[in-house]
Amino acid sequence: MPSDPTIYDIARRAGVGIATVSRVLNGSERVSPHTRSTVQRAMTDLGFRPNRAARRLAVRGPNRARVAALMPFFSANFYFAVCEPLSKGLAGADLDLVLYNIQNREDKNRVLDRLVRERSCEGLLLCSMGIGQERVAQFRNQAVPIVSVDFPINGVPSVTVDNAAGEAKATRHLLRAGARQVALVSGPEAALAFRQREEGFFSVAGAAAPLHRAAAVNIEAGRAATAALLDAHPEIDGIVTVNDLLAVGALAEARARGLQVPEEVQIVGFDDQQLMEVIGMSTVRQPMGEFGSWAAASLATLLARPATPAATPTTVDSVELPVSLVQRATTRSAQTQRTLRPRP
Amino acid sequence: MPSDPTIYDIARRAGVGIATVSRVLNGSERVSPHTRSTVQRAMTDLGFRPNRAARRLAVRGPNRARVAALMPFFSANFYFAVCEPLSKGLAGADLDLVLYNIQNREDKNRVLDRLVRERSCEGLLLCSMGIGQERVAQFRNQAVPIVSVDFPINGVPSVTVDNAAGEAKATRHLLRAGARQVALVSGPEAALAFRQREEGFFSVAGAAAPLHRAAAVNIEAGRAATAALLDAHPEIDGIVTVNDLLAVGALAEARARGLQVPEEVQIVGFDDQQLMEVIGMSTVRQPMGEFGSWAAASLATLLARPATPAATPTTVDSVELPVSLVQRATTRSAQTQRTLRPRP
DNA sequence: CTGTTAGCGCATTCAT
DNA sequence: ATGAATGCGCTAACAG
Repeated sequence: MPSDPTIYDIARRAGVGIATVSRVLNGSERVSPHTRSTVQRAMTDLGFRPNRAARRLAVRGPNRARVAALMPFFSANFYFAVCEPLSKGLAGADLDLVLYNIQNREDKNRVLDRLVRERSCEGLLLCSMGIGQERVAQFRNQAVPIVSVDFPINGVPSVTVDNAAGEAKATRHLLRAGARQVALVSGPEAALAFRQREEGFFSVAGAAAPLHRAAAVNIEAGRAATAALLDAHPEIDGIVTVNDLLAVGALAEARARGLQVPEEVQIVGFDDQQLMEVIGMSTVRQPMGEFGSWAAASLATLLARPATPAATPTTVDSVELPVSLVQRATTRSAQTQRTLRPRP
Repeated sequence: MPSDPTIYDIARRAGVGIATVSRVLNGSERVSPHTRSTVQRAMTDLGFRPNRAARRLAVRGPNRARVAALMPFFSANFYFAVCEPLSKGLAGADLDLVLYNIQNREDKNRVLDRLVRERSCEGLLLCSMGIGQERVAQFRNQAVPIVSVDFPINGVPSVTVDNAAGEAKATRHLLRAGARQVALVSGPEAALAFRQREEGFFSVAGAAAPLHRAAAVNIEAGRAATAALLDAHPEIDGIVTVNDLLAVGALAEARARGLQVPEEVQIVGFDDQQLMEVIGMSTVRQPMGEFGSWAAASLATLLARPATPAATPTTVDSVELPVSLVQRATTRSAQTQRTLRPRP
């Protein structure tokens, strides 16, 4: 496989000097129209693409740092919610945001391999995914700071929430509001946050409580999971889920079966994503936006040039943000007996 | 302002050769522990950061093309919907996606200036925003292909929908379903798509129909706009909006006033974003995902190296995707008289 | 208008 | 184990 053509190649083919090629490349006026078109022709013929590394080296362009953000977009709202403040914050710190959509382990390894091999980023942001210590070491050796969002990683600063506590709180609420049999609609096993929420659920519901894992994080999957649960355990009167969309699916299924919500069955989501208020969904609110802004701020700190030589290396600490239960129309109030209708 | 320290600087300070510095930089085993720490010390002292352009030039790293995507995230769902397939498609074509959050004209010009000045991208994606012909020429001169999403631009391929036709269709439907007085809730004037939808609305509602522009694209703003409209024109019985979130706001306001929807007032949104089906919102569906995949595919084509030299320059054509009216619970059916209740 | 030359900062043989 | 020399592809004077 022949290497990419350089300005030398196109200069030769066009019968001119490399400076002339450089000139047309940079839109200089000091080139005769004829020469210019000849050169352009040679460029398109050879499929020439300037080597930006060479150019930036020559022009001593700013060494703008890039942060590679790896995210599995399995739950649209969550990732968008972190992306927005993230991109804003990074831009403010003069950092470029390169987005990588990671759908599975192969994707992740391929991208990470490339990142270290080609040294294509100066900062790394992992979202909802872990990496081994060898990986961490690789990046550390290259002085590429890492921050993690929604996933604790040894030796890497991260921003997380107490998923187990959040789900436990939700489950406890259902019970206090009179639920006799609670069940959990979870998501794909791969997600750590989901597993932690499962833990939280079982810690208060008891290990024997029914669980069903939806195949995906969307309404349809949530509905299917709920149907399976209800078929197997008709006595279920409380459904806690690991995600709002799954909760919406649960709500749809419950209604399709003629079950009154929250009178006959209560439902709780997780995230408090957009429109949950409109739908009246009770849910565990997670400060998704802060995930993004924390990540941006942390990366900015870590990537800041030491103002003065011999400055001590900067560090950032992991933080755990609080979650809160938002009670709306799909749950009853804790003090109320199930015979009352809490809805106004 | 002193320029960044290079390996020469740190070599001198550590009293070693640049090759040694390079070695510790790359984690080579062939360095004595003592020398290594000396060098590392010098590096942190000087705040050394390797110049990646130089490195990539030296190792002849792959010249992976990057596409800069500029988007104003004023409507979360829309942009996320295009981002997802976009990132997937680009990754498949071995292209990097660099995201720029553009909030206003200054942002846009600053980013575009940088992009051309530093030649920091090989492909450009404009979303919901226009640029002047001088700009187009700048990028063309640098052989940076441009594609546009949701905004027609002279001389650049774009993917759009017929906003006017879509909104006209929605408006017409309300009228046929018996609406006597329709009004429009629009969004910030800056967005072309919104202006086009306004046009479509007025083309069937008549120039005298009431209009109110919400300050932002969210539920609250939609609600406020609707309130203003209803206060000024109590006879309004049909509200068409330029966006689903605004429609949700309209719905909230209508209900707050005790107006029956769709019996007393019909409402239509635009986009058909996530959860609109659950909410039962009638809306004009726009194929947002296809916007993203079209952009990725087009950029991939435009940036593809000609397989064989002297290939003809590739081109892509603009496309206009179809929109369709999705009738749900916030509108009545066209054939029905307003005295009937279309809801099952 | 156009060709020649000299770096840009780093990795990499080669020597030592 | 370490240093000197060479080249990566391109831009920018400097000549002509």
